[in-house]
Amino acid sequence: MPEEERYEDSQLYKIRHSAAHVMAEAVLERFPGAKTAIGPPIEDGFYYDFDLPKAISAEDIKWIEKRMRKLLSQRHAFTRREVTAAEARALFQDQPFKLELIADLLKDNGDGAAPATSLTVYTQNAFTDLCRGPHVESTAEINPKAVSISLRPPAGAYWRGDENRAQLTRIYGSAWQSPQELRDYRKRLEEAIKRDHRALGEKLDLFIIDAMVGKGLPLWLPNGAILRDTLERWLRQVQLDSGYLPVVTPHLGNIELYKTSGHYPYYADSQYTPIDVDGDAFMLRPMNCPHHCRIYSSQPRSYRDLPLRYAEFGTVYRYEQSGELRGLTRVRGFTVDDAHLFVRPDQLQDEFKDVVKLIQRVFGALGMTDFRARIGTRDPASDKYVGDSAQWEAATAAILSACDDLGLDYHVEAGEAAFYGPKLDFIVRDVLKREWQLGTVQVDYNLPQRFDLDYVDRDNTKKRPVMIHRAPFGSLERFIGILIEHFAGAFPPWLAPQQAVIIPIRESHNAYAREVEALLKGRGLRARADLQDRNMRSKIRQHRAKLIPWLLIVGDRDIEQRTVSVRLRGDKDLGALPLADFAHKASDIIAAQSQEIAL
RNA sequence: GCCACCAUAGCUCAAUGGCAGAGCGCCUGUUUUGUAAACAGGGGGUUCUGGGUUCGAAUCCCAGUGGUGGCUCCA
Repeated sequence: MPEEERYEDSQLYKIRHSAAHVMAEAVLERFPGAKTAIGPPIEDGFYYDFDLPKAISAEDIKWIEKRMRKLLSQRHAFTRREVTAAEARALFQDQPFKLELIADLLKDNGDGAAPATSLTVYTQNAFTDLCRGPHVESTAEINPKAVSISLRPPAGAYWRGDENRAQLTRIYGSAWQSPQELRDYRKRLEEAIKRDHRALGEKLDLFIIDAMVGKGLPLWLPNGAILRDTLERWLRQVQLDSGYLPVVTPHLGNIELYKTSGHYPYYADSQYTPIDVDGDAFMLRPMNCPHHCRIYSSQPRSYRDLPLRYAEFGTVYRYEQSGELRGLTRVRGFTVDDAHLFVRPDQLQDEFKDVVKLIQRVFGALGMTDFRARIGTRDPASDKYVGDSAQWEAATAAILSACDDLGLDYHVEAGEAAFYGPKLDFIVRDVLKREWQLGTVQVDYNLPQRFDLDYVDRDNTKKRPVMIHRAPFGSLERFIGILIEHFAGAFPPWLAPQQAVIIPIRESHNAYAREVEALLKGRGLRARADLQDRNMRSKIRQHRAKLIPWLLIVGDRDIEQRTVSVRLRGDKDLGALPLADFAHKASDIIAAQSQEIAL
């Protein structure tokens, strides 16, 4: 089997990269004196960052897009040229960002790659850009009708991603090989927007975010609370069965707790101002681990007591920049399905593996197979970490070997560790392809030391336990946000806030509808008879829109034969089913947490 | 936090300096329906908030608040 072509080598990549240059040419025509930064291809398209002399308007975008199409249709050749450093500096003397890039390319930046000895520039028509390439031979290879620059509004972006540096205007574009592909992409975007958990949250009455309560502080409506509560109860039971012990701790803590833990300095940017309580400073907790450490140290521990696994759905509060808040996926108060495992060093490997298996089980049960596993290790060049190197190495080795043993498909990223230890994260993408970290497992030698945790070992000496921090969902808020999009709001029955709605055909069928409701409720189903005074067809329409898995229509025939006429979410009409059969089969589907709704 | 854009009825939206509207939802009445919207009537507005320009502002300007897209940081 031939190896899959890398995106960087593909024709599409060249098209997008070249389209970015053509867009830059059009932008410079519209905004003479604009400074160009960088313009790479990205997934589905490209962008280019500019420092513009004035704000860009919708009219400007239209003009640029039109001009760009024109330029593309003029079959301009892309010509590559090697230049010396001096030539490059002369060529881009009015372009400060390019000059900075040139300077960087010429110096040894310590990444092992040799500094460049010569630079390449590409020219098409009247535009020349410092660029490694590759590009198309000519704009004739780009179909002007397969290019669009108005799919995303222009955005602010910092030069080199540094908020202390120049704020640039980023213009996004999308480019494909054929107009049909562009149409398909537009279609996919539209579909994705419909699945957005914020839109579905409103449509299905799951949650609201209320300005008076505060940004980033979601309020769970009954439907959302049922969903959340169902997930919590399930995971709580799984954890009890796996040897976890429940604990409950308060949302506030004396600041000494966080000074001891080390969170106070390291989390300064994301903590709220301390609250004065009788002269002592208290903090809304950004983390649950310090509280759990104090539970551990509340009594002497023997090596026989370990591992101790303290679990709590612990709500934490973190200050997030207002521009970063987003629906349920980025909030200021959230509940972590947290647990802290206090283990002996000889237990670390097995405990870590069990945690990973638990997370795999959680994701698997929900059909969430599309995630990437990332092992975040320390960036040796950074000083943002605590603990000594030997501990970091031990922890990293433990994670790597556990993941290897499990055959987990992971990749390692330096610099992605927590400040106290390396970690394994499960990362998924939302409908708009943004990545979010969900489940996480972290190995920590540091907190046990800071809280002076110990146990008496077999040889009657005091030893230091190792901690594992872990959260399969990560946070209930974010996880459910992603889950809503994963199912597009069509939850499997065990999670559906409302599982069955009984719709009487005429008012004279209300009594039977109530009877069916009572019977199903007795079986533990979330069922409701809709006795409103309106016609059956409009009720079907309404409940269909709410994505109820089972609609049960009842009329004379059903009363006579003690059946319900089942209509599945989607469009399938199963016809009449004996009531007892329905109750039995539906209960089975719910108990099995099946994602099928067909009976 | 920063840059850009946006904010009209519960929801989706219309009204381009001159009487603030429609559809759906809601309420009332009529209708009693076998699988995606019965009919009629009614209620519903500080056009996000505050200031300014103007004879006159939903509309133009300024500030604030909230939202959207993006940047940096993170579950």
